[in-house]
Amino acid sequence: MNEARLLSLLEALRAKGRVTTARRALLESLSHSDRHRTAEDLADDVRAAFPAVHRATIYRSLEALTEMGLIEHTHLGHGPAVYHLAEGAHHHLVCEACGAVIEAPATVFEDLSRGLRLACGFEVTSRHFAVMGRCRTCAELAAARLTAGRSGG
Amino acid sequence: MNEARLLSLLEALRAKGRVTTARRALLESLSHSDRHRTAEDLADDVRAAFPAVHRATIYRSLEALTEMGLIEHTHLGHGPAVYHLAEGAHHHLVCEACGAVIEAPATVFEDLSRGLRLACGFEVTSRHFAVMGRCRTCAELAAARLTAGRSGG
DNA sequence: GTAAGTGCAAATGATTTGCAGATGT
DNA sequence: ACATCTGCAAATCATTTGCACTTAC
Repeated sequence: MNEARLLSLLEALRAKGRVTTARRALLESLSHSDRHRTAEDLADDVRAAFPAVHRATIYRSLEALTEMGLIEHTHLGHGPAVYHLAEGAHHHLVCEACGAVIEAPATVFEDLSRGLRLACGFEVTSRHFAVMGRCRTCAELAAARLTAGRSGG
Repeated sequence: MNEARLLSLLEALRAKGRVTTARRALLESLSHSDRHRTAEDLADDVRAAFPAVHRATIYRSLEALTEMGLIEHTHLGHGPAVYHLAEGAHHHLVCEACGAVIEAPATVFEDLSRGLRLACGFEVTSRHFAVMGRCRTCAELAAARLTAGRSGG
């Protein structure tokens, strides 16, 4: 979805390590969708174009790209880790009712960071973390159900 | 560390399900230390007293106690999930330098919850989540190192 | 040419599951 | 008595590792 970004990522990759099929394909896959993808998703994606790429290589490449600062990952609740390009801080609101993953407004988390620094000297470094809860739709649904239950006895 | 709490937990357990050796031992272990324990830690602990209790039973019991609302768990970064008694909201600040797990002041997270509700209608339900960063000590150390590096050329 | 990267298969760590038998209420 | 729990072993899911071979630079 962003050819220019992909090119600059490849440039950064070349500056910090070797450009290989697996790494190029991973960056391409990650820059073509702004979803949060699991290693398995990415493996499928890469293998569609290059069937020879092994799952282990996916994991090793993801680790390498992470060390180079090109990508990042988060642990959303139980399942596998999700990866995405390192494009500045953003945080995940995970709806436990419908599974939606919402990008949270940055400002709210800036306040959190400032609050923690003031309160206990803790410096937040993770630029990605997940908060579980209910999205607006599911929250309203739950509220409606409660009301119905109350009137129904 | 809190016999009264343990008794009330067992009472709550009896009200919602069966009181078994594994469940009792788990609650006892969890109420005797306020650490965050992995399932494996707890298994060791329980098996010290009751060697016959199987690992699978630990997981099933933890799941059951969670459904009853008596305990909760969080995923701290990579490793296994950590469990603790459900004693009101508290959040984890994990220092990625020294591994310390700090209990965060509740107020900061109340602000976060309110902010998310106002900004996008998201209702935070998880009463436990982890934020990665650097504790005061490690943050100061890192700052000092930066300063030293600058003067050192 | 050479170190870095890869394929493969097998190991690991955490957690889950099917089923037959034991146990709490 | 009867559903609920448990023990066991094996399955599963996500990820890692050792080693010989290949490739990017």
